[in-house]
Amino acid sequence: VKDWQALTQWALARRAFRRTPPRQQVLDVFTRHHLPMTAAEVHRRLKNRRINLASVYRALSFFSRLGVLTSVDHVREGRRYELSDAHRSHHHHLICQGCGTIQDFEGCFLGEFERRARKEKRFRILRHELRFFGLCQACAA
Amino acid sequence: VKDWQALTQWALARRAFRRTPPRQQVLDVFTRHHLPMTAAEVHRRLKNRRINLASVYRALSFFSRLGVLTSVDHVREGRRYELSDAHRSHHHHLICQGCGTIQDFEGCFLGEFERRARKEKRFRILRHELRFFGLCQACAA
DNA sequence: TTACGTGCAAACCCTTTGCCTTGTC
DNA sequence: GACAAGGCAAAGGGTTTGCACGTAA
Repeated sequence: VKDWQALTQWALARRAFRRTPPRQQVLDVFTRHHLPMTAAEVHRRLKNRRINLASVYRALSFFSRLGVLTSVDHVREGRRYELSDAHRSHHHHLICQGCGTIQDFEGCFLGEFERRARKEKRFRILRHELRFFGLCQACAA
Repeated sequence: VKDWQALTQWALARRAFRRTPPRQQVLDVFTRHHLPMTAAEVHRRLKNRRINLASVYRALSFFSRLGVLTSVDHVREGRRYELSDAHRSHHHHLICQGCGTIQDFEGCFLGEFERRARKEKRFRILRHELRFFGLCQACAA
């Protein structure tokens, strides 16, 4: 994202936006490191560590609203729990971006999933997120 | 999970565990409501609202260690950001349960995914998580 | 010059913990 | 009657916000 011009869309909606060292450097961190990072991690990697952590938070939400950054974890307000697979059937979740409700969805295949979601639940999928948890090479040894 | 007997495994490892109203009621909430809930949401749904929120937190981690409950969202320490798809290629993540590192993984099919993860990244998948984000029937209207 | 953005510090919210009491086994 | 578990309140850690100053445009 070297072209700040591309951000104009949102700039028009608001009055203007400014290209400042904190914002520039936060963006630099993301172009240098391709992995999801927390505010603290981004801050740790800034060229100029004098930049305030609060400014990093503000830059993150700034770029998120612009669509340049996305939050990997869209669940708000704390960790959520549910009964584990051992005590109920394996399933996934349909998370509504409108109202935030989470409903269960049984089954496990991707293409079929999207079809069934549309037909059975009338759920319109805008994007999906697939995560694997396990052990990397180093940790498995 | 009506049978507290099933929890004995862990009970043996530790000294013992007790069947108390707070734990019972927290579990009741999960058997009544099949959706991921935060501590606050669980608390809100307790029969007896006099039960302390801290006790709910303790019950949640208690049942998690027992394997009765699982945390839907395994990301620790705050929200993580990364460049959005518009600014880089579509990809998923491999999250190591050992060291917590997150590495990118290009591509998008489930079965093939697991094979490639094992071969290309030497990543041993223990479990996966698939999430869809979109609009439910009500919100799409 | 204007008003957006930053730094700083306090405020907030969710979660955890210490300590004493309660109540299960 | 022991000791695990709960209630209460304070502490902790991440995130947000108010305010005055600095600075990009």
